[in-house]
Amino acid sequence: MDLLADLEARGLVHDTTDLHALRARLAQGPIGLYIGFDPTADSLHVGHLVGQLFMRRFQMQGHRPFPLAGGATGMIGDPGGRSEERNLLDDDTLRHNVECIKAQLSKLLDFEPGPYQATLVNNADWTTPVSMLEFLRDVGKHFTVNQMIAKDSVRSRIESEHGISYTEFSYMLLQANDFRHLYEAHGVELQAGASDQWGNITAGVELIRRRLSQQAFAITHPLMVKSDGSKFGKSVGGAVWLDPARTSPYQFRQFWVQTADQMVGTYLKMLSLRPLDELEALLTDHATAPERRGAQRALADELTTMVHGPSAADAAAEAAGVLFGGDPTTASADALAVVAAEAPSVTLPDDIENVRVHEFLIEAGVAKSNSEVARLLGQGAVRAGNRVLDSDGLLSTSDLLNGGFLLLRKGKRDFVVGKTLPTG
RNA sequence: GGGUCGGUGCCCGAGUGGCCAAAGGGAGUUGACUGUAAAUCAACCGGCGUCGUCCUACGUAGGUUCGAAUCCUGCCCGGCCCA
Repeated sequence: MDLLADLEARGLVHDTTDLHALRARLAQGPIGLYIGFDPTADSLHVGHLVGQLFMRRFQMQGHRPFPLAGGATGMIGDPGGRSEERNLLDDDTLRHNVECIKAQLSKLLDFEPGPYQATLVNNADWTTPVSMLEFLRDVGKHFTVNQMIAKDSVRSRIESEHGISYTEFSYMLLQANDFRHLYEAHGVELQAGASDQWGNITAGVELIRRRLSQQAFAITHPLMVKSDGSKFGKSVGGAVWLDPARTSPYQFRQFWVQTADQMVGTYLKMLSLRPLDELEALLTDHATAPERRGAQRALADELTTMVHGPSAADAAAEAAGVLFGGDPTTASADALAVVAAEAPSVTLPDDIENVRVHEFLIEAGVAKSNSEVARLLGQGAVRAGNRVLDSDGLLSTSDLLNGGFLLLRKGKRDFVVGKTLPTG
């Protein structure tokens, strides 16, 4: 099975330009490929994993990946997939975001010197020096507004009530120029991306053909979605980030463990680097005994290991084992110490008798306001150990478990461990 | 530039002087049922350690009124039509 066939079997191919020519080109030898990531935040999130791993799959077959941080395009904002203008980020924020994202992009690809070494690039490097007039002459001249407004991403915005600014309208030209630059500077012949990038990517293919009279290729993968078709990667408290300071390895792993049966096969095929036949075997087992969540655990462990490393992944799994493996209130002090290090945790005062839980739940990030805690208490959703707290939310010294730990639980899945200071 | 319609809570969208923290739907949170799943049913769903004749909120700044999301004026933004 060649690379393209493998990608297709995994459901990773949404669209390609000239599939036969691309297959023939890949058979000839290593190719350079790139995917861009715009620095809209100082961390990537789980939705970006497909793209990163897409490049990884090529790299594993000897091809050269060029992850791109959009220091220039991030200043403009991609008009696709949104109904309104983006808020522009200031320079400092953007620079900070680019640096953070670069570090994350460095993790999932192989940057060791060699024939298929990954190369991190930033489109600000070649875009910033170009003058407006040069850009209009060298790039703009090769596009007609007619083709530009025909692209879905632009057309839907033109038809929306908010319209589209000239700035965002120009986005695809910048991206097209990126492709052209990488083609000339590094021999990058293939641009990949999510399906919503199709219009932008093919703009680059056309620019390369018109200006350089060369053939370049485009391939897109489907956007990851949840079972209801909504946007992927949201969890309690927002997006699931790759940055451990934003989403801890434990929470990251839990996100995948809680994947719905209906979707776990799709995610495994799109994200796992394991061979397809292994995945098929895993899914067969899963179909037989879905309650064991074998497929979810495999997915969670593999991704957590990739993103956060094996020791963090093991610790996260161990903590989850304590919390979800049986009655956690009977866990040993050692086990609870492991949990406290992984799951959201808070420091308790010396004496918790008649202290309200509110601030602990908020500090741990499982509730946003006192009002929300009050609501949760009213719904009987908060426990200390196995005791359901009543609406005043007062803790008791008798709620403490082995080793002075307090195990708070919000709903069924969110645990918070309280621990007293070692000196206290 | 002129005319006209519109700007409501996370999103969509009702509301045209008090009964409005504001119908309904979606999203979200929780409970029941389960398998850390889905589906279903139910409750909740601006904020506040004071839970109130409280604070904040119906684009924005003023005004009328005992009382305004609702009426008036200026301004900002958007759609459509005309120039």
